[in-house]
Amino acid sequence: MSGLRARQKADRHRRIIEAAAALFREAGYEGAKIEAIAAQAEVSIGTIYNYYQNKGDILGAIVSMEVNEVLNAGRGVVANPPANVGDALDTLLGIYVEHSLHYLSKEMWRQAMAISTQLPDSPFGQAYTGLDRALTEQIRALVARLQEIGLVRQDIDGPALGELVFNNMNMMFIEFVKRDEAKIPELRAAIRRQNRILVAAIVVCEESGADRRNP
Amino acid sequence: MSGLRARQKADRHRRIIEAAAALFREAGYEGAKIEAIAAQAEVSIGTIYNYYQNKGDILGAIVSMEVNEVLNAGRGVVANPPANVGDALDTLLGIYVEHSLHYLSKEMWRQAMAISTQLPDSPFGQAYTGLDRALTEQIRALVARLQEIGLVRQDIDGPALGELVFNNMNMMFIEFVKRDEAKIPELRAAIRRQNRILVAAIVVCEESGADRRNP
DNA sequence: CATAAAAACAGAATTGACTCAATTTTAGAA
DNA sequence: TTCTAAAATTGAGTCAATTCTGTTTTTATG
Repeated sequence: MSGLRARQKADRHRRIIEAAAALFREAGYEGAKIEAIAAQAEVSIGTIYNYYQNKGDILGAIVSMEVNEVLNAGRGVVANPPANVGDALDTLLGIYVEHSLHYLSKEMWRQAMAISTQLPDSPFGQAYTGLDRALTEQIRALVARLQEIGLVRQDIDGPALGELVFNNMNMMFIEFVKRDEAKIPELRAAIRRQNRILVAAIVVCEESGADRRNP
Repeated sequence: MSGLRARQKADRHRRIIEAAAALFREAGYEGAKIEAIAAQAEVSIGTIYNYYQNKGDILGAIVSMEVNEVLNAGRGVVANPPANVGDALDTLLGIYVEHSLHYLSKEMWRQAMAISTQLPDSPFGQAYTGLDRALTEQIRALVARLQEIGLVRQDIDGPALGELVFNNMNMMFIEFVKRDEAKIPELRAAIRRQNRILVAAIVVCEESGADRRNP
């Protein structure tokens, strides 16, 4: 039966995450001292380290929630993509980008990304890599879907294309969170500009206005 | 005249970098304590912080040397590219990738990348962003060169293409340094696979073996 | 309802990056 | 040479993440 211990545990987890999320937002990642998180969550420092291996893992738990929501939202687009390759990509990547600052500030993203490269084998590092892979797979799924529908040429290497699209978006996103003054619409426009090259290459000929056989 | 003070300064810089490089390699970035670096360089802790704002900046100085060498090696390829789009890209990116572990271990790269996203406004963060931009520009220069020669279609958005190629390579490189068991040849092959999609899209029709009109 | 084992907790102690006030060294004027 | 201001060096001290060790709470069992 769900004993007292399990309930207390879940409750403490929640309190720690909530306290951390609030403090990260208020004071930034570095500014949020473990001592303060412990105090706000009404647990001791030792208890926090019993639940999470290090400060980064706490942030990791928050990032996970955010990315999982995004993945969920993306499923709809993959199941029912716009009838145009450029728009399909733009819609999916748009969802990723627009959701990205819901729970996480740019500063939190920077920290999360930093930790995931710094400690790729920590629980968070592995989780983050898993999330990246899941996003890549979702883009690949979209590409496969577009090939099925007949909007993307069959002879294109779908998985490679999906990874290329993800890598490019991700790198642009990294640069985006590194510059505090960068705005989401600019980011989307830049990604679209680059994807246009790909779209022209992979689209079945009749579709794209830019590439008709008889101009 | 080059006074005593200037000479001593240069000498101390050199000693600090050499000590740090040795210790980073031996003990890893975290494992190399500032105290140990100071001892090995025969300066005090305070002096190190007089020369570099923080531990990351010391690593930054080493990364800079590495990337500048790579940029230098790349200039030759841009000036005189192989007469085939796929090979031209592969040669340039190959130089980047093959040089990458000369002075820096994967662990050092991980730390460097992490710091550059964590503190994008620190001296190192800005320098790192500058290096990335320089690499992007070099790829763009190659693309422009290939357009001049007539190997790449004129109507392609060269700068966007260059950035796309760089972003993809860089992201693959990040994943590469995150997995200790990943090997350079695999990395190159994966990058080639993705670039193949692009090459097919941008090449002037007569060139590519994969795309002849009469098979 | 006692009780021993297991799990979780608390917070003092440790560790290591970084700061800062005091001291030493250098450059150059008198 | 001697003196002074500027520049550089030093290392003990500070601060915050993480570890460690005893204590407390929960669970399962007789």
